[in-house]
Amino acid sequence: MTAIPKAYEPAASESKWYSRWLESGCFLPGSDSNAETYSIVIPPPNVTGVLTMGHVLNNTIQDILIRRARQAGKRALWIPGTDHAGIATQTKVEKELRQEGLTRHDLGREKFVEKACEWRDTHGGIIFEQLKRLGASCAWERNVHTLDEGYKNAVLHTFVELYKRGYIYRGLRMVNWCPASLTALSDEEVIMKPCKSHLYKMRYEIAEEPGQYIEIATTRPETLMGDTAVAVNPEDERYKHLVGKHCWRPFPRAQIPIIADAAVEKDFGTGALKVTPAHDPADFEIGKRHDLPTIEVIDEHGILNENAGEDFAGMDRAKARKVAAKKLEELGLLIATEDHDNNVGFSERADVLVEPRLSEQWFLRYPKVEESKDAVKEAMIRFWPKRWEKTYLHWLNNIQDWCISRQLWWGHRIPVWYRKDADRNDPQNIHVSVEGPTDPENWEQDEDVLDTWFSSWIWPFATMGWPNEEAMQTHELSKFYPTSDLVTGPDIIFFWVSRMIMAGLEFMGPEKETLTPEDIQARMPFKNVYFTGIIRDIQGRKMSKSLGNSPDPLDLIAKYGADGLRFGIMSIAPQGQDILFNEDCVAQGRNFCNKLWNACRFRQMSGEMADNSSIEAIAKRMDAKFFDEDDHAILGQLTQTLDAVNKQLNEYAFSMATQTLYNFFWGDFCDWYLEVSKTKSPEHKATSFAVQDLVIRQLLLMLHPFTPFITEELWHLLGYGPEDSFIQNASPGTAEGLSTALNTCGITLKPEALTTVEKLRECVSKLRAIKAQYNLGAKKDINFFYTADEADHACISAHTEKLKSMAGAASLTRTDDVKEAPASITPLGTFYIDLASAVDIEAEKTRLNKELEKLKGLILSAQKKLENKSFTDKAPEQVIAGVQKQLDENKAKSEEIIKLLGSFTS
RNA sequence: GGGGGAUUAGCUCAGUUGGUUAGAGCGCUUGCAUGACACGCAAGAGGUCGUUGGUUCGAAUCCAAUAUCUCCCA
Repeated sequence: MTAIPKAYEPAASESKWYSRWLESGCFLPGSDSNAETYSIVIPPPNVTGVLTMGHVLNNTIQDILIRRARQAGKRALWIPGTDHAGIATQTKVEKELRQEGLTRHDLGREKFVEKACEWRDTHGGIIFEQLKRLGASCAWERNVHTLDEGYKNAVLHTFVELYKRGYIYRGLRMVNWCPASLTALSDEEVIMKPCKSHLYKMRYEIAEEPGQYIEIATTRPETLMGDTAVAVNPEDERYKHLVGKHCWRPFPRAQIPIIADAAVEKDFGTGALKVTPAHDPADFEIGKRHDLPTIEVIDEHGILNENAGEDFAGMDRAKARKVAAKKLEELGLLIATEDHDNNVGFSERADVLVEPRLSEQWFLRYPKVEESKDAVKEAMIRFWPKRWEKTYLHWLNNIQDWCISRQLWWGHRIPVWYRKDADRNDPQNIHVSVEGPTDPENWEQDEDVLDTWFSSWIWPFATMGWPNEEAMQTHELSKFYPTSDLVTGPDIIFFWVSRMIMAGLEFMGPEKETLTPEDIQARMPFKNVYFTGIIRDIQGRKMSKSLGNSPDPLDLIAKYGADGLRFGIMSIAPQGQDILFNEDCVAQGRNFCNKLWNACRFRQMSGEMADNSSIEAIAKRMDAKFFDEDDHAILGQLTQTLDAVNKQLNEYAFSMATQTLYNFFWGDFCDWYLEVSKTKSPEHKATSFAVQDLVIRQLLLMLHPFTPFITEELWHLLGYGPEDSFIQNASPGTAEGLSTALNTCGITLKPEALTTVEKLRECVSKLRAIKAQYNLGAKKDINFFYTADEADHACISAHTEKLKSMAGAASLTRTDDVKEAPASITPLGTFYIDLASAVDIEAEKTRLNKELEKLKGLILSAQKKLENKSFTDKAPEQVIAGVQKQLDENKAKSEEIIKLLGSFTS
């Protein structure tokens, strides 16, 4: 046994234990095939990403769950991995190329992908090292990346299967186009932001009635060159006479028809809508219904092209808006420019205005939508907190086909080949397979890659080897799927959670049109989804690089230790509420660890360590006849804590569990039990040490999922486990289990001891308070007198040493009557300080009167309650008894005060 | 426009089916080197639980309005 240093030094301990854990392979699921399994798949971070506070929260929770499962003896598997983050990574690589004056096209596809791989391999994987610093106990040997060979095949297989099953199709559609990344985006990747824009009101001349005009309102005058109609609502009386006629589009000047379409809102603007089928989704639909021509005037970069006329060609869309408005004004066609608030789509990654653009893309009609709803509605998959179910169901109820193709080179290239120089609309000329055609020289592959989310929606089973039979065997998919818990943020409920559910239901069983509840149960990817809050700064802003308001978790670890960071963040993470992060909580976590360290250090310093190898070994060191109320109480509180923490963790109430542990350890164990144990007589010491050892043992076990490093360190320092075994191999167990173990060793806990201890504690607190009031706080030689009934007197006598030591008293003497002395009414009688002559009688009277007033209020409200017949008839007995007890106590106290006041003669 | 969430001490937040005197940490005030811990110990100040109604013997808690903030969807 080594002596414990004065302050806990996390750094050395953390690196030591992490490498020992890795060496031993203890993060891998054991081989006991009878054991229950438990599994989690990590939400794959971006391969080139670095650890954020969000990751800290999310992965600490996963680590708590997996470590707890391991302690419970389950075969626990936490699969780590990363995704390739198509747009983000490609953008970074292209940026690097630009510094060399190159574009990806200069390199060509093959070279570019090579370069991107290189870039990923040098910059990637940092996050794994960071997660290790945090203590994450992932099965690193099982690390998966979405572009790994096996995983890649799984992604392509998914595409091919869904294509065969009729869920995937290619079509010319209006999509969300990102002019910065030059790719289509899914609806989910578009962020709507409120913008201060303008509503331009302009007029087009009626061709058939020169001099007559139709007024049109638009927020986008820069697209008017692509207008191919003006539309009004068929019910709109104002315009009925114009439908079927034409008006003049001012530039390039051309006649366009005035049509009627129900999609036009009568009340918006002027009720007349300019129709630009190439640049607006709603207009596109109108165009299809009325067979309108489609004129593209904005190119893929957001620049106007030659169709817009020579005045506009080559101009950026933002500038074109101003120029178009000016031109309208010059032509006398602009009637008004009004301020207008609207919501405009921005691309999630590049944060630029998304341009609706007509293009050929691949779409997925989602499979198993109804079953996915049922899985959650029927609580086969449970959401924590439950309210996210609404968001999930709402999305599924309004689900739109998913645009899965991206115009990128970094990702999974779509496994579709077209016969060279042949009609692509003829199915004969399309080949879809994972391997590709056998005569590749006659085919050309689709240029696009798949959305990154298309690779991560199969994460729960593709990480376990699917669809390769052999790999599924070695990875034990049949044992670890469905996974147990998923921990993620609600911001990716659509991107990821719902899609994983659909993918699981579609693929984790034979192809089937509709599923039974049993099928759903067997196929669903996880049983519980815990949604974390979003970490914000103290002003409530999201943490972001650009704001610079996000602390680097590694700095925090260096400053406070990984355990401090983990405990701190868990203590402020309320269930499903956003978190305002403040470094103070990490300091508190660090302080907690240091307190734990010192409690153990104190135990080690106060007496020889003995056999701590098991609960029974420790219990055998206890002698029931040396048990006092404090021993009973602390062990009783320990059992309560065991059950409370188990219950809280079963309900994912992490911050509550930290609170429970904190209160028990700091409040009950350190502040009281350890302190009173200092006064124990020599023959009581051995038993008291055993009690301390037992409490510390169970505490370390309960704390281990939260603070793995320090608990492992102390576990070994105090000799709880053999050298070659880890704390993860022991379970904190339950209250019942502990009581039984104690019983068999001849210890039966007395629950009523807790009441006595509460009285003693309150009594001590009162004595300290009255000392402090008279500035005697630091003095230990105060003589107290007290009046008490026989029962209280007996209790005081039994605990005299304890009371004296804790309150800082030289003596406690029972007496009949004391006059003109400061007094305090405690649950064990009225205590007087003997300094009669020095007392400021007036001040003492004021103090007592103040207390009396407060008591009077309490007495009155209790009396009123008890006199109320409805209350006594209807309230539960316990509540009535409680009020009665409170009333009696307060009455006694107030009588005591009145007596004290009477004792002041002046 | 639709939906979710929040509103409790100076700050950040607990408060689990309504029930005994509404709690914690930080901060603040005062005192303290006490058989481990100043990353500590002790004592204390500080709250009309956003507002208004309602249900109830009883409301921070349930219901309805309302205000403010926030998120998501359209």
